[in-house]
Amino acid sequence: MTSSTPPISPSCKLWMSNPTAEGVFGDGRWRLLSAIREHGSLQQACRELGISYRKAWGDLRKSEEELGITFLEKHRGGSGGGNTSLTEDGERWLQAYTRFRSDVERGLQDAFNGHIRPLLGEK
Amino acid sequence: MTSSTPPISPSCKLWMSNPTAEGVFGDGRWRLLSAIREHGSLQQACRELGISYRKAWGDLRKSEEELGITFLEKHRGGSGGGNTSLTEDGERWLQAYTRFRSDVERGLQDAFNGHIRPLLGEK
DNA sequence: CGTCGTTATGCACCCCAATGCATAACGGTC
DNA sequence: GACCGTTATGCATTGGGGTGCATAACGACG
Repeated sequence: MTSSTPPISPSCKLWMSNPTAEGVFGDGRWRLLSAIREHGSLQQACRELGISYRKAWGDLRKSEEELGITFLEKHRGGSGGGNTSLTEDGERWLQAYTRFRSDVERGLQDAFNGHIRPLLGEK
Repeated sequence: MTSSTPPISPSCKLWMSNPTAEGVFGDGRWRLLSAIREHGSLQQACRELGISYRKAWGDLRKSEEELGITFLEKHRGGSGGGNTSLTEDGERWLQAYTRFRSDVERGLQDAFNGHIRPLLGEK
């Protein structure tokens, strides 16, 4: 054990597109869905993630419109001012994307260990 | 064969970092190395890729400095005005990253087919 | 009904990464 | 030794995504 793991690590950003729109859904909006699910409101989710409500709102709107899937149930007014939760479709989508991303991440690490790390080992 | 493959596809952007610098090397610089290898000059590579020489030059400089690896051999003056080619290390690095990226891309497609595509099939 | 915090939306502004000059050094070729 | 196209580098400009208001509608609850 003379050498620790090299202090260099890979990252990736994922998204998907259809022919008419680039970036129909990706990591950013996935994080949003996840935070909404956890906190029950878009406002709170944004605060948590440190992004502007203005943008988040527009992004999610676009995704729903471009994918033709409704994954949010929004309510305004009422006790607490309102709330947002995931629909059945939204829940399914979130879980599928989570597994999707997890798999890719694993592959990323493997590929890094297999191809890049050897190069750094003995310089 | 009533339905063709859904016209939605995944993409990813890769890069790697060390604790002191985010984005030590990634897809952009990889494309640069590849184009330099093909065209023999940084200038030409930039024209081909449609990015500014100014930025490309600075980026590659940073990578070499932050990774502590010299993958370019630059020559100015001479017939043709000058040229840039890959060192041995540069060549190795390029090939390793190419395989690395190829593996990740394959994993990406698999994960997409495995987790996302089923969701789109029957909506 | 007034209050409160949310969803909803337009618009002005801002920040910074990328671009675009400008300029210099270099060295084969003719 | 003039010319040409490249590498090399500082600095001014910009373009567009993100932020920051401002404002309205909403509705349960006290």
